[in-house]
Amino acid sequence: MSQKRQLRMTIQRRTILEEVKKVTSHPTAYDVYELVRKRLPRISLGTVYRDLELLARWGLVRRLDLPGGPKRFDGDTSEHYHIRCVECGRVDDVMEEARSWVGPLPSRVGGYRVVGHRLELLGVCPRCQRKSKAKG
Amino acid sequence: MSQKRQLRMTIQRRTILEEVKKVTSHPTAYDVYELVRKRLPRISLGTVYRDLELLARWGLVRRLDLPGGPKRFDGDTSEHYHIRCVECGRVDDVMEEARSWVGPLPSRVGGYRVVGHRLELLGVCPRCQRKSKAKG
DNA sequence: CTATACTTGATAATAGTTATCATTATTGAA
DNA sequence: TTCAATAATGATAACTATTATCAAGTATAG
Repeated sequence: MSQKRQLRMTIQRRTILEEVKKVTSHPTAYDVYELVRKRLPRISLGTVYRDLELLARWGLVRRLDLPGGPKRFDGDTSEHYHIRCVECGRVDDVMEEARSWVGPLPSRVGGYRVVGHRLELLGVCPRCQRKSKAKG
Repeated sequence: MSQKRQLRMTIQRRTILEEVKKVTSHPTAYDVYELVRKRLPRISLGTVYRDLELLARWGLVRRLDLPGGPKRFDGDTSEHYHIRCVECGRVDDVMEEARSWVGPLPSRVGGYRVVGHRLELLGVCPRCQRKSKAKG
């Protein structure tokens, strides 16, 4: 009856996925565009946005919707927190066993049904620490 | 020696501040613009952006830089968490004693010097709960 | 093959925000 | 109280990140 919408793993999508998985730098859509363009010079930025969104929907990449900056993408889809450098915007994974940092949350808060939480650490990355130490 | 830059609390700034303090709805810059315009019809949107930024810098309002949406402003500058409706984007204060939900964080994580954290709860607001119940 | 559905690249459009700049307003010194 | 210096405003342009549109290209099933 209803023909299921058949989505395709095209060269573009495969390449985007590979490039995102290859790096640990949480690239923005534009970063990904630049990486992929080395292999597919004719790809368009719109395609990268469109396909990253799809890949995230399929659960193949994770979309990091951090405040104050463009969206970033993460090839590591396992649950983990992130830390962001307040000086340069760089984002890194928190490797520590961090689950315990947030205690159990109530299932209802002020009339809301709680469905999740976001914890983001803010810090100064090693590079920026050196930079500000150098400057005095 | 260095003449201190003298900043002024103009009618525009005072009015913006008053309107933000008056509501609890965490308005966006545009929301504030619409509120203030009722009292100062000739104010420009650019001024609202500019002055909200300044007021935030002076610590008179709080800027909420939530992911996935425009910045919002909060006249309540005391430390508190927020909960955001995943369906309609509405933001409310978490009134509960929430400090305990996040345990003590390490001062260093993966080379970073940790300077803070952001916790945002995600939920479904009362209105959207009713809406989805009505729809079945 | 060929009809259909899906995808792409190019490009326009949009949202949110910041920058520019001539004009206006405020301040403080003379 | 005038005058020069400084700061703020309103209008608008520019910009960044993103989404939408659409004709043309490509895969897939029959």
